[in-house]
Amino acid sequence: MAAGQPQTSMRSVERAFDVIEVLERSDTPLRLSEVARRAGLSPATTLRLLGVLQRRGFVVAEQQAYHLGPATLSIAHGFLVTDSLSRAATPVLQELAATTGLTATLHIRSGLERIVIARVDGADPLRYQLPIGRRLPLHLGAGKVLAAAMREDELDALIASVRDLGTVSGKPVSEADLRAELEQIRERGFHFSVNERVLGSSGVSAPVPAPDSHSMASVSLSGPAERHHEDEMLGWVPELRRAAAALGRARAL
Amino acid sequence: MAAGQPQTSMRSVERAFDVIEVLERSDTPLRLSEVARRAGLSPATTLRLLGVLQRRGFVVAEQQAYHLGPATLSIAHGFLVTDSLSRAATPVLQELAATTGLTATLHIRSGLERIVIARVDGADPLRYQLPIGRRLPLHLGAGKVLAAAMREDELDALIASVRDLGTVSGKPVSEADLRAELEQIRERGFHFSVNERVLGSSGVSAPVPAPDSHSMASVSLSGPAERHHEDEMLGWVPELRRAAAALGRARAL
DNA sequence: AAAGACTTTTCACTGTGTGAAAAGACTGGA
DNA sequence: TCCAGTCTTTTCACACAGTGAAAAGTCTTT
Repeated sequence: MAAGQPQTSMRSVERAFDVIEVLERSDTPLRLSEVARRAGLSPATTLRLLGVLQRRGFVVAEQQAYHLGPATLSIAHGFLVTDSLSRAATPVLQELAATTGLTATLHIRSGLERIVIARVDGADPLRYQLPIGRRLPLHLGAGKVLAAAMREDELDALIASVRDLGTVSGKPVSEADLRAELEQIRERGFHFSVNERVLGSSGVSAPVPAPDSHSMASVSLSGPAERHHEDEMLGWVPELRRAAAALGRARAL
Repeated sequence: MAAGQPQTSMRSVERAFDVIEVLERSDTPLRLSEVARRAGLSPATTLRLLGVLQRRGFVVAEQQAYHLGPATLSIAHGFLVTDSLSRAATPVLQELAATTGLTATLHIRSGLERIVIARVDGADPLRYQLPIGRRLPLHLGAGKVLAAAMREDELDALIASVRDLGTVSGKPVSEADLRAELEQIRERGFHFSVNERVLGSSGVSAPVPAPDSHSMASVSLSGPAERHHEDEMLGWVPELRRAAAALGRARAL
């Protein structure tokens, strides 16, 4: 099997991605010393790494500051055209959005986070910005159907990595609460949420069948909470399930 | 200045990106042995690199085959929200597309290629697929305004790297032809093309003012050649120039 | 004009990254 | 069913790639 986790660490490669991650998580360009500080590396090493990344187009240096470069778009494009799930997503999400009037989103788990893979806006676009590629938490909103599929040890790691499990509305959530809710999701096969990650937003999510929990995906419908109440949302669950099944089939090919 | 090119090579990091590039250029998932072959690496090394990339989410292993993973989308998102040019692009391109009815595209140079950064479709969408992130050549179509801004030695490298300078319509182009055309572009400040990179397509392109030729960008208008003739296209040059200037200003901030 | 902070280069050491080869899985053909 | 060939994964000993401290060179601020 191809999923082995070789212990050999490749320190320098690992560090290159630490640098990329630092730049990804910053919304402004960073100077060398700042990148070094945030990545926990020496300035000399950081400079060398940034040099390679720059020559490859993954980093651009403007004046005195570094930020991500256009080569990042190229590999994203490469992912979108190869990945069977992404390729199947657009029509399925479009139909969901059309029949429900809600925004349809596809997430995929990546490590202890989820990433927005595709999205089709409904009648009330929530859009602030094109969210494709955004990293979002697994313990809130649609993330929960992904968390529900995690192995025990992974879930432990997730909970350990999150400071506060509470929702954006201020409702506190204990570890036990979360575990109970995940159990419920496993039984029901979907999740309904209001004011969990985004204030004033509600949604339903269902898991997309996957070979392993690492590459778990989810489809969701969401919209403004005051206009779409729980009963309406729950009414869309069959539609959602159908879409999830369709995506699961597409993925298997 | 921050643009130094440290000689220290960082072989393993370089190789990691070789692997990524191999996966990017393949439209199907690849097996370990195939990745190793194309990247020119030993299977052992390739396996180790793929292991790191996989843990980071940049590579996904499905069954026996590797392809790019969702983390690629995340860093692309990071690029789009940080890069001043990308952020300024959407409204400018939208206006161009609206007033001309043509498709408006923004490219940026990356090494010896260009990458599609943003695009707004006109009345006759040429779209086959979302092209954002696509790597395209510098010696055809809109690429020429970028090539025209290159340093001599870079241009030499470009010409050396391209097997056949000819257009898609079969028209042969000598090195001298190309150099002459680039000189003309430098004088005129724009480029008109028909049947260069895409058969049946014509367009005009103008350079976006940039501090250095490495991060040169270009804006273009394009559409079906039989519906938009040379004189119409040339008529849009002032509009195009205005857009290019606006983008140049946005970039300076 | 001088101090301070940041970037870049240099250098000697050490542990990371390396590929060959062995061991272990698959795969398909007979 | 077994065997041969091909692919994946692990092991290992060696060499040199990657490292950070410190020096040298910049830019910035007062």
